[in-house]
Parts: sequence; structure tokens; C-alpha cells
Amino acid sequence: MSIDTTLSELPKQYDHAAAQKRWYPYWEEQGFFHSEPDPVRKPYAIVIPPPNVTGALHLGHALNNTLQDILIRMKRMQGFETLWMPGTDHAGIATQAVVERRLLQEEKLSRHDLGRQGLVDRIWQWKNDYEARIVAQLKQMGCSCDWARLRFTLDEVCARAVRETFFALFKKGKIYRGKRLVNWDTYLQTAVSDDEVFHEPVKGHFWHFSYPVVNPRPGEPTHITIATTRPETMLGDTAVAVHPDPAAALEQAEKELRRRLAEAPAKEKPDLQKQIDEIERRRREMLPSLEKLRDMARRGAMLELPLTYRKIPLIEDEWAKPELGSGCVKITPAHDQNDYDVWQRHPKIGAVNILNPDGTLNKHVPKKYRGLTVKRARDAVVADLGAAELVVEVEDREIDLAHSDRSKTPIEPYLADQWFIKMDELAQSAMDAVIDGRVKIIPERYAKGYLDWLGEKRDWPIGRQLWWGHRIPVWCGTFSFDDFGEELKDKQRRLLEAMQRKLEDTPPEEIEDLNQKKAKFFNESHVAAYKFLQREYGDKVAAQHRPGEELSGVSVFVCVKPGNEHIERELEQRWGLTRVEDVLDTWFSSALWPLSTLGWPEQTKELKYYYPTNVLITSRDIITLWVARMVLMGLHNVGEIPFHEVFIHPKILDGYGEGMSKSKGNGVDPIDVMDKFGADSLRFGLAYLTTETQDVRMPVEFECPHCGKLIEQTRKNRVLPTIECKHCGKRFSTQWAEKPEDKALPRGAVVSERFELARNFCNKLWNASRFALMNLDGFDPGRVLDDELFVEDSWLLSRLATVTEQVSEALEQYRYADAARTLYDFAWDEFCSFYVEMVKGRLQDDVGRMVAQRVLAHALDVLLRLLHPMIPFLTEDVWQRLGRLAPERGIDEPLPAAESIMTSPWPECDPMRQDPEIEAQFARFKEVLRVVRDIRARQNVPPKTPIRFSVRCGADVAELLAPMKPYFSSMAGAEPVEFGPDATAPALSAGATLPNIEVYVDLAGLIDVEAEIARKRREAEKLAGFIAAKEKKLSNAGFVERAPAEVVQKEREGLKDLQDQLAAVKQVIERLTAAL
RNA sequence: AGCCCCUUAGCUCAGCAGGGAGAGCGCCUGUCUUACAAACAGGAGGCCGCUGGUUCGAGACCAGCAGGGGCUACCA
Repeated sequence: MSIDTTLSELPKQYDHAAAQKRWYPYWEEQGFFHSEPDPVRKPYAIVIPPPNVTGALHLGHALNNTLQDILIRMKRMQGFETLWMPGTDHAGIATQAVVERRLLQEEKLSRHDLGRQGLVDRIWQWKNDYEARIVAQLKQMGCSCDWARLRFTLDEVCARAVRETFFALFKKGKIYRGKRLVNWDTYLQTAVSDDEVFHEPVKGHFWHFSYPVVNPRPGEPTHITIATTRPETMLGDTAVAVHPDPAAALEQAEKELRRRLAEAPAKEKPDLQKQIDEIERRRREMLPSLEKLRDMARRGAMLELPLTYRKIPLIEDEWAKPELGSGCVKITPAHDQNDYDVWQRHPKIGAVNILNPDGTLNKHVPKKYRGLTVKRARDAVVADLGAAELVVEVEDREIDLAHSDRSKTPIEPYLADQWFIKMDELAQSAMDAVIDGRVKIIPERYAKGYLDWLGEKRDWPIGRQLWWGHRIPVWCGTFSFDDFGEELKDKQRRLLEAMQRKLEDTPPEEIEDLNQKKAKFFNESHVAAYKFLQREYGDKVAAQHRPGEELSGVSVFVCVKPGNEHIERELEQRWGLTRVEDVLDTWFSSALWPLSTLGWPEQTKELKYYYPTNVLITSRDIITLWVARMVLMGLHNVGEIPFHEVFIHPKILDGYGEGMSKSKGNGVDPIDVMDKFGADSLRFGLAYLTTETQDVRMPVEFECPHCGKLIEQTRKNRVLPTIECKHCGKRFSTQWAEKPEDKALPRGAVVSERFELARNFCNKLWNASRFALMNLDGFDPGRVLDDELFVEDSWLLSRLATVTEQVSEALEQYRYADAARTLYDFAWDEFCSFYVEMVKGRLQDDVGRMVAQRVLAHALDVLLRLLHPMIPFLTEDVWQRLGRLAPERGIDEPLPAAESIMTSPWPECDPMRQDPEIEAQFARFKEVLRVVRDIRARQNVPPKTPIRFSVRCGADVAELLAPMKPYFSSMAGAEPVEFGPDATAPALSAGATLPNIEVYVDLAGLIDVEAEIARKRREAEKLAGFIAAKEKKLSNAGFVERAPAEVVQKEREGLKDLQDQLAAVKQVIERLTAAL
């Protein structure tokens, strides 16, 4: 790689585009990103949270991946065998939904027009496009992933892990099929998990209906009132419930309210009191009738379900709250979670599913409602009940309605057969791992959410009625008894005969007996089937019985171990089984990511070497969805956690404090940021903002592509397809542009000025490096002896040692902002503002030049290495140039520099270089320099006019300051006249007072005396204020007695300093007044 | 409803073993000083959300309140 270091090759501004273009391919070609197990070295591994292929990366991904790359690059430099495993996620529902939507928009086709394979082919195309875009984005950011190992959650390697895991869980009965109420997306026609549902308030109504009582006895009500927000569900009602002990329930509710009233803030008290009054009213007015209803329920009263003319029972159940509504509640087990629970307690009431998968009403409702959508059925039901005069009341009400995150349509609770994973033991294992510290979550507070969520141990519904995903490896069908021998066949025949007889002749004992026989036969036949399957296929298949009780054959689910396609074919062709249509929830494959990417279930050398990985870096919203599931799957599959630490980083918010999302339109493409500011600035800027507790708020602007001016992004304009620039009046397009005429306009990038700090910093570094490179000709490597060092050399080396220590420690603990700020401050305020300034003179001097060059090259070298993880491109660019001029460098023992900064060793702190005395001396120098500059500025002395100054101070300070004399001249244009206890103030001077130091700048003929007097008076007042505060503190007996002695001593000294300063200031005022 | 985070200069944020408030941007005044105007040298600007408590001493610790954001759950 040829690099020129001549000045013409070093522009005044850092050219980020050129550096990125030059160095990323170089790193890749050199194979620096690739890792292979190396028993001699310790491994360090991170698996990327695979971005999903639904869309391109946004700023949140940029943050996530920057933080990973920073650690990876540091660890690589520290000598670990470092692997960053990259890949992408297929994101089942999200991706299919996106592709289907486009298909409809652009070609007016539905997925059914294409068929399963056709649609899946389309989605693969989409995946290929977006994966390429995502990988390109990561590369542009400088991510040092091991691209040779790129995985996709739906590729063959990951599929193998999925199949293996599924088979094992299926065989243990941890995966089962069950009827459960699921969140049904009627648009996509699939179940979605709770995590894929969001709630949004919509305007609705609260209808009160009345159901007639069948044959009410005298004194009993003829109707019972119930209420609902979803009238159409009444068609699926199977009961109405009333509380078994309404009196006690009211009492309980009141007790709870009184408890809260006692603790409530004043503001909420009236409301609570109102609720208590309401309960009392109910006790008076409603309790007797509720108790009557309860008695009716006990005697088995029935109600007539209007419109259907079905009879449904009145039942006792605690779900009916006497303090709410009429005290009675309709029970629709197939369409409401709570009602479902009621059904579980009262199995006899049954459940009626009234919906087709597409959200229309099915054959279980009266003819006239069949085929209607929920919305139209609702209108019809309300109208018909109204006509029957059964509508008691209609209220307007805001309803918090569940919506599918994927299709944005309302969710219908729906009773369906689903595949589940039993979470009891699996969840516990993942909880234990965090509780006992095998997995450490950082920051710690996030462990709570993890444990709470897992603690519920809710079974995980893993089936999705989609086409894009891992198809469930289960075949279902019915074996004929012919296959299982004569004995079973006989039994079947006899049982069938007995059942025939049952119809004619019905003594109850016999029916009971028959049922038992049937159950026994059912078991036997399944055992026979399992044995048969085992005989045929050994342990390559596992079977479960399939709900349903036909006696004509044995209904089974058969799961096939991966790698036995011939068995799969045989199941289909010989036995007539069919494969389950459903695919698995995306998180199933994501949960295996740390294992599947390393080749599990094969015992690969990678798995043995890198697993468990070191850390997982992710955002807080998928702790439960993903992190928890990876832990439990890791423990289940290999008995070992997938990573030792989990670092949860902040979220990126917009200027209004809202999370960035595609749907809100406030997302930012990192490419926009990189085009404008460069990848280094993006990375450093993000790291600089990554503090422990604070999310990153990032107000963004549109950049007009015509005039380059910025336009603030608002809630209003962020969703517009085009925007008119308010500066130049021309239009540009945004991410929302879809119409061809809009898309034809140039696109306005979305950027944030929050990256300016980092951009400026990069430029500062570039120029400091540029200075160094321009002054290194004739560089001669060699050891630098301690007594050759100037004060500024020792100071810089001392600071460098401390900074090295702090940065390493901060990154080790994921304190990215601390690391970035430490480096920023050091590089700018110390290295650039002082060291580079001070070394200038020596570089011009033939004698001093050599040592100065050696220290400068060394310091730059270390600084670059410390910055490399955050700013990879710039540091490599400078490193390469530095390598041309100073291929061997270092002040202890010059060594050849690594061919790339990527492969250079991480700096180590040399405690021998840390020198508090030198740092204190330097601090004195900086203070004096600052006040001299301050006086020049406030007296409006032009920078080029030389000034003279004296410093009155103790001999010790004078001695410290003596070697710094030349620098006052070069850095402040100030000539030191006299340092020491005997230094005197010139007649006309401006002064400044520091603890134990007085500085006088001789300003004869230049000074604005009155302004100076006024300033000094203000200073005196300020000092007097501090003195008063200190005196008060020291006269406080409590302080003097109880505060630590050293603190008291410090205060005393501080007071003395202040008093001295005040005296000095007063003298100056006197002298100036006299000179007036 | 429960839990978590935030509230410090006009803006975005640091500061937290409790010991006289900081940075960047913006603003004001100077400066093309031989690495850097994306810079340099200065400056102005803060009852550290409010109320109590702990302490000799609170921006920091505790409690309550107010406002902002988020997560979880529920609402016939």
C-alpha cells in the first residue's frame, strides 16, 4: 500500500471518504478480520445481534455495531484470538409482510397467486438485496466482522441447529401441540406472540345487552344484563357468570380501596372515595339481586342466548366482579383470555369459535352472520338485538385495542391449535444462570425485567402460519391398525361393536366402563404406533399422539431427526403422512444463534474454542425476547450459557425523546451521517454518547440537497414524501417518497449536528498528526534517557500512562463515553494544545530535534493505538504514514511498528512514567499561562504586541516555573521578567492572583486603568464571599470536630490562600487608583 | 395499575467514595499566530425540577410531589 507523506498529500481537512475507501479493502485482503481457533491464544468472541433483512440499518444498529467493533478491535490488539461473528436474521413475519405488501402494491398479486414456493422465492430475492445492503453498511462503518463466517438464520447450517433442537425438545415432550387462545392477525392470517402486539386506544362503545332467563321462577329476574365492547362475540358465548360470594367480593374490593385511600396522595383521594361510595351503593341496591342470581346459578338456571337461540348456563365464577357493571359477565372462551380461563374452571360450558382464519364469521353462528367481517357482524348483531329490544344502553368509550405489530390491524383473540414450548424448567435454568452470576447483565438493573419475565414461565407459542421461516419438522397423519398386528385390530373391532351397542342399551356403569376401555385402547394403540415407528426407524423419529379420538386409526405427530430425508419421503409416500404447514417463530432460530453460527450440533473446533462467547451487546427491548431465550437454549442444548456478559446499551431517541422507528419516520440512515461526517465521526460520536443511564437524544435535520442548508425535522414534516426547502425554495424527497415524480427529486439526507463534535475532533487529530508527520523527516529511532526529557516530555508521558490506564479500564467495563471523553480531552487539551505547541521550538532546533521527534512519534503512536477502536480509519491512515517516516519507534527500546495499526499491540500503562510532581508543576505553568493570556485579552492587547510580566511566588514555585520560561514567550507572546519572592509589580500593571502566586503584566501605556480597577473590585468581592463562607464553615464547631482532620486542614489552608489573594488584589487596586 | 430511566448554562449532555458547578454547540470580543477558521485566545451565561429528611456539609444519599420518556400488565 503506497502512501505519500509529502505535504501535498496531506490536505488540511481529513478526507474520510478516501481513508475509508483505502483501508477497509486493505484490512479485508490482509485477512485481519478472520479468526481461526488457536490453542496457544485465548479466544474472545462476540456474536452479532443479527440485523433483520426487513430493511436497511438505522442509527440504532450503528450504535450497536460500533460498540461491538470497539471491543473487538481492542481485544484483537490485546492479543486475543478475536472473532466477531456476523450474520442476518430472516425475521419471519416482518419480512413476509413487507414483501407481500409490495407484491400487492406493485403487481396486484396476493401470496396465494404465487403459491408457497413462489412467494418464498420472492422473499429470498428480497433477503439477498437487503443482506447485501446491510453488509455494505457494516463495512462502511468499519466493522471488523469475520465475513468468511457470515450466517443467515435460515441457511442450512442454522437450519440444522433448529431441526436438532426441535427434535430433542419434541422427543422430551417439551414441544407440544395444544389448543390455546392466541393473538390472531386476521390480515396475515397467523398467530402472533404477545411480543408482536401493541396496544392503541381507539374510540368504541360499551354495549349493555340483556339476556332472557329460561323459565324464571317466581321472584327471579326475567332478564340478566351483561356488557361488552365486542358485541359480535356474543354469538360465541357459552355462559354468563356471576360471583359465588358477591358480598365478600364487595367487602374485599372496598378493603383494598380503603387501603389505597390511606396511602394515596391528596389528588387521588376524591376519586377513591367516590369508588368506595359506589361500592356502598351497590351493596345496598344490587347485592340482594346478585345473591339471587348466584342462587339461580347454583340451581342450574339457563339463559337464552339471543339471536342464536342456544341455551347457556348461568354459572358461578370469581371472574365476575360485583363491583363492575351489572355484576354479571358474558363468557366467550374462544375469544377472550379471561373467559378462556373461566372455561378451564368450568369445562362443561364448552367453547364456540366463531371466526374463520381470515376474520370472517364461521359456520358456528346463525346463517345470516356467516361470512361477515367482524366489523359488519358487529353492526348486524347490534341492530338485531336492538330490534329485539334487548339493548339496554350504549356508552361511548375509549378502548385499548390490541393491534398486530406486523400488519397494524386489530388482533382477534382466537382459539387455535398451536405448537408450544413448555417453559417451566427451561425458564428456570435461564433464571438460575443470571441469579448465580454465570451470566452477568450490565447495567445490573436490567436483570430484574429478565427475571420477572422468565418467572412467569408462560409457554412459548412457536408456530406461525407463515411461509417464510423454518418449516416445522413434523409430519402428521393417521396410521391404519392394519400396520400394528391382529391383536390391536381385534380390540378395535370389539370396541367398535361395543360402541354400536351402547347406542341401543345404556346402563351408565357400562358407558363409564366403555369410556375407560376406549381410553385404554387409545393408549395401547399409540404405544403400538410408537413401537412400530421405533422398529422401522429407530431413534431417528419421535412421535406424539395427536388430539382427536377417531377409532379408525392412530393419529400421530412424527418428528424426524435432521439428515433423514429418506424417512421424510417414506412417511409421506408410504404412510400418507403430510408435513405440518406452519413455520417456527423467528426467535426460535435466533435463540440458537450463538450455537448455530459456531456449527452446533456438529462438535466443531469453533464451538469448542469460542463457546461460550464473551459478551452479547444489545438493546434493552429484546432482553426477554432474545437474550433470555438464547440462555435457555444454550443451557438446554449444550449445558452451557452462551455468553458471560450481556451489555445493554442506550436507545437512540429523536429530538422529542421518542424512540426512532421506521413507522414514525424519524429514523436516520447511518450512511447519511457517514457521507457528511465520515465513519470515524459516526463511531466516535456514538461512543461519546454511550453513557450508562441516559438514552441518546438526537435532534435531526434534513439537509437540503440544493443549497446544503439544514431544516429541522418536526413531527409534521418527518412523514412527508417531499419537503420544500425554506432557504432556497426548492423541493427535495424523503424516505417516504413513492410516487415517481417525488422519487425523481434529489433526496434530502437526514443528519444530526450532534456528530459535529466528533467530526471536529477527527479533524483536530488529523491536523495534529499532519504536524507531526511534517516534522519527522530525518527521524532517527533510539532510546530516550530520562535526563534527556524536557518537562513537557515527562508531563506528556505521565499523562499518557494515566490515560492508557483509564481508557483500558473504561472499555473493559463498557464505559464507552468515559473512554471517549478521556481521549478527547487528552488529545485536544493536552496533546494538541500544550505538547504540540511546546515541542515546536525544539523541532526547529538542530540539537533538540532528535529527542523531540522521538517523544513526539512515540506519543502519537500510543495515542493512535488508543483511539483506533473508535476511529479506525483515521488512525490507520496516519499509522501508515507514520510508518514510512518512523518505521521503528518507541522511547524505551525502538521497535518496528506493526504493518497495520489493527495488528499492533494495545498500549499498556507504564506506572514508572506516572509522575504526580511533574503534573503538579505543569498545572502551575498552565495556570500562570492562562492568567497572562487572560490579561492580554481583557486589556485588548493585540496578539502580536509583546508584553512583559513578573511572577511573585515562593522560591519553590519559581524553581518549577523557571524551565518553562521560553514557553510563555512562544505561547502567550509574553516575556518573563522576574520569578520569585522578590518580584515586584511595575507601576502600571494588570495583575492576577492565584493561590500563592501573583502575576503582574507590565502594561505601561496599554492599560485601561479604570476598567482594570472595576474588574479587580469584582474579583475582591468574589473572594470576600468565598472567605466569608469558609470562615463560617470553620467557626462551625460541628464541622471542626466531626469532619475528617485532613478536610478541616484543607479548609484552613484554603482560607489562608483566599485571604492572601484578597490582600494582593486590594494592593493592586490601591496601586492602580494611585496611578490614575 | 406496577416497575425502570430522565429533569444541571439557550440546546445536547458530563459530573455522583457527599467537601466552593463542567464540556461541546450556540452567543459576545479579538485573531488567517509557520498542524488545524471543522481552528486559536478570551468572555458572558446556572437558587443543579419542587418540598422535606439524613449530615458539620447535599447537584450527588433517602422520602414525597411535579413534568418527560420507556417497559410490563389489565380494563365484561
